[in-house]
Amino acid sequence: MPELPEVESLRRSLLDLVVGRRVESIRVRESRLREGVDGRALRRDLAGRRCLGISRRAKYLILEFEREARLLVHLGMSGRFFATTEAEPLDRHDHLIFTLDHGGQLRYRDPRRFGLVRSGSARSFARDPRLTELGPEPFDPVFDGTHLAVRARGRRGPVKPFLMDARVVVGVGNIYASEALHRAGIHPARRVDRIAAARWEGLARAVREILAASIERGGTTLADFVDGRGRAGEYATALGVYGREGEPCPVCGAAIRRSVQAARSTYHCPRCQR
DNA sequence: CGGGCGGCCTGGAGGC
DNA sequence: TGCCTCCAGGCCGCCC
Repeated sequence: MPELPEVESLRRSLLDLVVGRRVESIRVRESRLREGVDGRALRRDLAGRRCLGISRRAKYLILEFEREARLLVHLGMSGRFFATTEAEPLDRHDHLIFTLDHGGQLRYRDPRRFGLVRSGSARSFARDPRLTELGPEPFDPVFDGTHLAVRARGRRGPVKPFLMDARVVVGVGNIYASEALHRAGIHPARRVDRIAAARWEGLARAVREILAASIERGGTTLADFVDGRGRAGEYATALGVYGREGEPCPVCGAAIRRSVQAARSTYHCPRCQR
């Protein structure tokens, strides 16, 4: 579900709700996520500590606590991480409940359990390959056309999976890969070794513009995504091609096509993207 | 090493 | 109403 714009929207929405609050207790109702949740470690690392800030790396949310404690949260496909109160009835997929001071709660809800929640120290996170073996953030100045061209060297596969490779650039998932390629006018199946050098800059710019536009609208909600206040994102109505098979391209009017690449749905305009 | 694919899970949608 | 199949925004590991 969540790509960079959704996680960033979640991060921003949680700032007012969580920063400055103290974790009083942690309840693990279901530990079987993508990897097992270690409730004892969560309590050891976080109980009694105040949240000082929230950052994001790729599609990971990182809550920062007193004494260099960290909480890593990944939403997988169907995860939600939201603030509420104990008055809110428990959902069967409310797997983790963080009770905050003043009686509030943070809940992690995830029907498909593809997500990840774990705690650790800032030091351990600095050594975690999940966080260190990642390409640049799309809004980092090092992410530009030259970066894409360099990373494409020696590769021959189609550009869409290339764009979704977190070692190339982080945060671009299945929706925004289709959207960025549409904006850049590049066919998703085009091999990276057949993309003219001059076009990489436009693709880097398209990635940044698409992601920024989505963040501005609070991300894309197709089914599950909500922010920390339970609010859906509004970018779905602005999507140009994703999920719009047969509909007219917003640029030229040609019928949008759906195909399958690396077992994922891909959408493109046959006229704008060659 | 790159890239394709299945698997991890549940639930919603659509066909019959 | 029910049963079946297909599909889903991520990621990992296996395979060639």
